[in-house]
Amino acid sequence: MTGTHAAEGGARGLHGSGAVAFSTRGEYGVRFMVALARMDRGEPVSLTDIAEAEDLPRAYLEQIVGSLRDAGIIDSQRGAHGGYRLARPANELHMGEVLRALEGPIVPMSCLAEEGSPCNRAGSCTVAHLWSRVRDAVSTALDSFTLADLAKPGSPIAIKR
Amino acid sequence: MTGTHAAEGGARGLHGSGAVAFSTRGEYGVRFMVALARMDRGEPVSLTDIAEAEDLPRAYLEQIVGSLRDAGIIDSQRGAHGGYRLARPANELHMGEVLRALEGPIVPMSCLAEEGSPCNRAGSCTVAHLWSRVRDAVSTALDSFTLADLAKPGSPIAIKR
DNA sequence: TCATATCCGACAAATTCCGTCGGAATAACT
DNA sequence: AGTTATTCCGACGGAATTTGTCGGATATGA
Repeated sequence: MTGTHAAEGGARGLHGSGAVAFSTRGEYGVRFMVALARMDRGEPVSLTDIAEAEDLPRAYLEQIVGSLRDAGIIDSQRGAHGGYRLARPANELHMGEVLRALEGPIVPMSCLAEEGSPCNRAGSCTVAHLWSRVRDAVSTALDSFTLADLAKPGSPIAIKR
Repeated sequence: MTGTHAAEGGARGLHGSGAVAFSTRGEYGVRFMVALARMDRGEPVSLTDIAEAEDLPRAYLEQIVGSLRDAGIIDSQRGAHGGYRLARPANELHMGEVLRALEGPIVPMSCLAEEGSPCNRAGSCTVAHLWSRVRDAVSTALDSFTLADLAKPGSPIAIKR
């Protein structure tokens, strides 16, 4: 029996810093969207304005925002007085769509990806049920928020369930 | 390796390969646990046996299994005829506990971590609701499975809800 | 034409992931 | 005691991913 086992209650020895983590792409991208939803007055909002307001690295954000544009979530206008606008009203945009645009598909384990070899151990894989349940739970949780829910500051949360 | 996937249909330009992903630690660790639950006959099962059965890199698995031991999920016995045993019956072990031992805490965004600076933008952060909802959803999904659910091959799934 | 923006590809530093390696400690069996 | 089987532990290294930066090309309005 081990022995060591210093304090109970908490696991020691971290590897990374946490599981099921979104990267800064997801964080910055969502913050961008919330800021855009708040600042949008009909005129396009420039990246520089949002980057400053949210204190995010401008050039990096630019890259991230490209994914949102490609996904059709925001519209862009180039040139002077250009910038970004929501492609749809904030209350029609579910956060699952945003997050899938920013990070890839929600795939807790590689064997759920649609590409290549679908886990040669096909038959006996009861474990796949676990991962797919997790995936569905995350999708549902993300889609239970619209951008409008996050853009309204005071509201406690709109729980739709 | 991606394989690029010429066809249309979805978002282009992948960054990583997917979000909300568990690492191989989670995958290998869970496979280890399932294998152990199936092979356990009272005698301890050696790491080599399981690594071969599941075709996993032995030395790496050893490292991973250490986390499970530290968390009190499995017991180990050293020396000849040593090996690992479940510390508790499989139906009393929820997968959330296993995954938290393998990967760190379930933290979709760093501002939810208990350590250090809790996101200086404290006040206006409606976004935190989103992340905490995701975290809870993942925890619930994981804990809806016990190891016994995964170790039984035939069973469709025990949906408790 | 000039100022302001988005757009785009290449590059680089830092970090994390995925293992390997070489032993040291422990226990059973002869 | 010696041998063998096994966990335990720390260090190391390569590969991949993340997190940006930079320089310019392109578009648009004044």
